[in-house]
Amino acid sequence: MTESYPIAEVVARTGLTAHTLRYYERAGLIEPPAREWNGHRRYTEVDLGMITTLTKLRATGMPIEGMRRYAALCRQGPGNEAERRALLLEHREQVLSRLDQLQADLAVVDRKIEMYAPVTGSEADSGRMENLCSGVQSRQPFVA
Amino acid sequence: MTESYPIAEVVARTGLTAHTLRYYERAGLIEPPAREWNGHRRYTEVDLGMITTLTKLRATGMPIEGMRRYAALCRQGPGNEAERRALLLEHREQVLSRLDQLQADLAVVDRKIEMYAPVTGSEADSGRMENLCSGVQSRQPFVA
DNA sequence: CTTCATCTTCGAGCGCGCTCTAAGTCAACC
DNA sequence: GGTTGACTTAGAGCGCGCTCGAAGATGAAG
Repeated sequence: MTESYPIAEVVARTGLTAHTLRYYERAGLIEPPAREWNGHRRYTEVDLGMITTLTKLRATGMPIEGMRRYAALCRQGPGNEAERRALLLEHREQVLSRLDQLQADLAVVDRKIEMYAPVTGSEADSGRMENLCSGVQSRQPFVA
Repeated sequence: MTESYPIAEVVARTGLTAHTLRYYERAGLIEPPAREWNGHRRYTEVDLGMITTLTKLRATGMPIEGMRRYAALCRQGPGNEAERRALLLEHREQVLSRLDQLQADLAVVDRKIEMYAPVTGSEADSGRMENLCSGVQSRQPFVA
């Protein structure tokens, strides 16, 4: 009665490849799904949900080992919600600090970009006074 | 007259290892620096600046090949500022979209965390009505 | 019956970005 | 003189996360 899907469907829905799905299974990230009589995998909606969650963790940079731990907790069943939550919270903190660092580093790149900015006459026609360098101080675009 | 620094100093200032610095040099990311009579590298302040810039590009996820291209433009000298700027701008766009994606994915993780949240009695004592599940709909913490 | 498509397993291979090893040179210190 | 420590080189190795190849089973279509 409950719906189940062949691997091709999971590929279509998750964006993972069949190879990667099988790799995740080998790696202990996802439950070995049920099989058809011919050996073909049948993924349930629950499997799908787990896989989707895992891809989010992966997309936010969680290493395989962390995903494995989280998956193990889920497989254990009810009773360890605090642990699952702690794991996710710690990951979240790491992602947030990566985001902060990333934005800081990007800001430096932005300044570099400004240095290279064409000398746009902010009023009237451009091309006048080509090397005035008055807007931004410390313009030294020729070294890096 | 101009200051110059041994590799250890560059290590201390940039956080890169000596191995990595030499690797970057081999990879064409940084100019082979001047040498002392005994063969030891002497990095100039200009070198330092370039290296620092490159680390920012790296930190924001630019692959080695992109850094190599940027470095090559810088080494070419004046006249290609537009190209350098274009390269950095494209990188910037990529970083921004990665940031967006990252935040979106993190938001999903956040929802997961909320699902696992301990049932904090938002008023009075906690522990009452343990499985009411009224605050957040679609609470199904036992599957993933 | 042949071909094509979809799946299976097992295990090897790869791309990236370092990271490390081994062997050598030189200067300084005890 | 011997040892320590900072540097040099060329090249091998590694960790991660896939990614792919080869060979085989099964089912449907022509």
